[in-house]
Amino acid sequence: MTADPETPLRADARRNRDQILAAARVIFAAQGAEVPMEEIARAAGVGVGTLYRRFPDRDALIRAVAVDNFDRVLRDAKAAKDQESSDWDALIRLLHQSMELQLSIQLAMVSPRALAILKSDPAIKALRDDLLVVLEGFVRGAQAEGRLRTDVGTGDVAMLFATLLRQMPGKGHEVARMATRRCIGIMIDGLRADRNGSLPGRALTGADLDPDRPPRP
Amino acid sequence: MTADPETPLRADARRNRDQILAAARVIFAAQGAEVPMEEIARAAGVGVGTLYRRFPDRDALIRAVAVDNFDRVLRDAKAAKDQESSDWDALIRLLHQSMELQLSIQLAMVSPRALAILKSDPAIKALRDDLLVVLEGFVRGAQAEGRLRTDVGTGDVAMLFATLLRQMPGKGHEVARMATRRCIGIMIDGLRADRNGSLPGRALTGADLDPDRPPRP
Amino acid sequence: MTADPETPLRADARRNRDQILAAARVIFAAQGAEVPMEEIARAAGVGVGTLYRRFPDRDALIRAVAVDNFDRVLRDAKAAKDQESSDWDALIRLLHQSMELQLSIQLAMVSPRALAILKSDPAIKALRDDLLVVLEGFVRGAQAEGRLRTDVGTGDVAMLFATLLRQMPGKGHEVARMATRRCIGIMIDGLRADRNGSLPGRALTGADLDPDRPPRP
Amino acid sequence: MTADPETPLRADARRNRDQILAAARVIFAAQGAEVPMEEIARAAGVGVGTLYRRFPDRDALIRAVAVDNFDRVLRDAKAAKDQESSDWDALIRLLHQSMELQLSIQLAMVSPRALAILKSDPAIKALRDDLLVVLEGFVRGAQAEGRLRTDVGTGDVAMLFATLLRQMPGKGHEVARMATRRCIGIMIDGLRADRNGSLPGRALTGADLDPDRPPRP
DNA sequence: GATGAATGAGATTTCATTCAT
DNA sequence: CATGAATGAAATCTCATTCAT
Repeated sequence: MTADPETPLRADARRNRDQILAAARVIFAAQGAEVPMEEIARAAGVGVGTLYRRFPDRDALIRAVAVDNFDRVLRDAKAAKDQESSDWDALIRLLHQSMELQLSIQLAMVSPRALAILKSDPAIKALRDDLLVVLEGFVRGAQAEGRLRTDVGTGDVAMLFATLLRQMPGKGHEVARMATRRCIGIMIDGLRADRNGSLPGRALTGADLDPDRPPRP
Repeated sequence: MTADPETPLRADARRNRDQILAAARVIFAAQGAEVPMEEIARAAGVGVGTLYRRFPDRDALIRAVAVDNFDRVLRDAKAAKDQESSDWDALIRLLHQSMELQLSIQLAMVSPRALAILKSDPAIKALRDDLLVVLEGFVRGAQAEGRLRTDVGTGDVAMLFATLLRQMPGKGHEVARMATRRCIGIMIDGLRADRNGSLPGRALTGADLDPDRPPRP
Repeated sequence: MTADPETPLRADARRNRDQILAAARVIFAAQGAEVPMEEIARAAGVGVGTLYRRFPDRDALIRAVAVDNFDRVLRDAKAAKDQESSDWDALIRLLHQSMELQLSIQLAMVSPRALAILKSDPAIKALRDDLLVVLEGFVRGAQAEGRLRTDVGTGDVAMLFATLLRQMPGKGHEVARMATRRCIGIMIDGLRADRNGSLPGRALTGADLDPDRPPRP
Repeated sequence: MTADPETPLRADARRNRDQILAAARVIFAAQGAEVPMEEIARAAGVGVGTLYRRFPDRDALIRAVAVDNFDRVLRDAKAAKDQESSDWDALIRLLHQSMELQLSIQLAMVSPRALAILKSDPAIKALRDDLLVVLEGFVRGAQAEGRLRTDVGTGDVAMLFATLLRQMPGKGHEVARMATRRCIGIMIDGLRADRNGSLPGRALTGADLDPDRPPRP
């Protein structure tokens, strides 16, 4: 057995894996997570067999795409933290940029099929938690800066974030892109500190979003 | 044959049709539009044969669900207009209420499959246009009232509307419901008139959302 | 849900089920348990879909064939008991007849795949146990009659039985049939009471054959 | 190219070949002849590529395993002839010992696939014929010695032989081993000379077992 | 030579739709 | 009319074999 899951792939295998992931990303974004595996293989320029060698079944592929994606968002979040001068700015940038980055794949996440898969994956949960920690920092910081209303929690922001990542499917790219930017703009305006106190319910925390934890009203 | 396609259905046939529609609505919302027809039939308590007698194929069912749904929203919109004292209030109410009403089925509309179907259906297009007309009235009116920022158009509002209708799938109902209400709240705050002028691009019109018209930057 | 697994099948469905079972029986006997499902369906004169509606997967089909088969042997055993005047005669008849009956399907049981499946099926285990009980009666009785050597147990006889049911595959039918009958004859001669005491080990019991019980030396 | 197909293999190549053969032997015995080539390669501790370099396809591997196996039996038979004092004793020893030797691989031969392959292989046919010649000597000799009933032929004995080589799959090793020894014992008892005349049909000859010759009743 | 990656034909299984009961 | 069985096209997945590293 060559067992060790960390064994680095051979150069060509690596290349194929990456191509498959990239193709899946694009196709999932465009057509949802139910496309025939064959189509993904074709788009990646490999045979189905290769696809199945790398990802034993569709679920594995969905998971891999999701991990890859969360990873990117997390990297963006960290970059925003490092490069922006305030937490509010970092938060705004992240809201804008992640859309940029993905504009897409999360769409796939809308698929109930995909959802079910992802909820049970520890790697994804870990990434998600990491992301929530960073986000928490932004929210606390921006509130301290007096720029973010204090009646929202990390959960609220994550929700906006998530909502936006599901993008208007169909429609020409230009309009879609503009629409998204404007939606974000409106949301950001809604988040500004002077709105304090007008929201129903209580601030949602990161924990509220954990699919495992039972809901606490 | 009694020719007229409008011949009202016999009572039991009517009942079946309604049950199927109701079941499809729930299942599409929960699991997307790709569920096996058999499952829908089972949930409706009828045989597949019956389902197919009422709706010649899956597309017809999707269309019917969509029409039914648009119809409800439109009725809500009209009720809001009649019962609220200002356009702004009607708009707010609609944003809240439609979520209430559907919280759901639009989710299904995320499916690229469904999208394609709906784009080509004249009945749906008609309903959509009716809805946009009403919405247009709200937007213009609320802007005239000085309550809605003037740099948004009907298209922007429709987009927010649409975005919200895709709701956080999974998660306990309570949190989901609260999250949705808070997102709407944040958006509404972002829509208030004092935010004028901070949005990128131009105000989107209802026409911008027409899937057929070529995009105009 | 029409749930009740005992709901009798509709006439046509029943007919199809039987045809499938009969076809599988013949084909498994002739070619082993790995033949394409399509081939079985074709032989049964139905589409693959029908086959899969009746038997959700290959394992289920193998199980059903095995149950059907054990059932026949058990019926034969009971008939032998009723119609023969001594236990020895009943035993001899069963050894001969079961070959007659099956000459075949047990062959399939040689497949390790099939084996694994069958070991875990309670219905099959129950039939097997029933059969062992009847056999036990024969063995005890024939020993009491002074016709069966006393140093063999039910397990030994079952083994002979099982061994013979795996018949010479290939070879023209005539030779195969004759060979089997002669093998049985030789075995029967080896079982006669005057051979007492020349066997190694201890008499095997029915329990020794239970795939679940740990072996006792 | 060093042309001569008999060119002895390099030491490491030889070792690989042997490992593959040994692994195939074990796996075929345990799981039949349909296991994935990859699994055999893994068990042999080599890559599939290596396996395919040594044996151009699955058939070649099956053939090689069969040849190897027949070879062992033939060697055993000759040893028995040399070392035992009578033909009856040699025959008995061979019946016992071959089980010892193989206990197994013949099991694989039950596969119709394997059967078809072997029937057409001249090397195997040659070995088989050699074996039948030796066996014929035993049978004639033991009959002359008055120890083997005269109503059996070489074919009958070969059949018993073959039947026994298909061993009770599943079940703990101990019971399997004991069961086999006891079955052989019973058969041997059935073969003893004093049973003369009770068998149906006619004595089967070695020729009756030739898969090519048309059957003669 | 050895390795394990890639390929693609074929097997398994699902499900939309039709049709006999 | 309602039902659920049958069909077969299409999807998923496996594995024998070839070939680049």
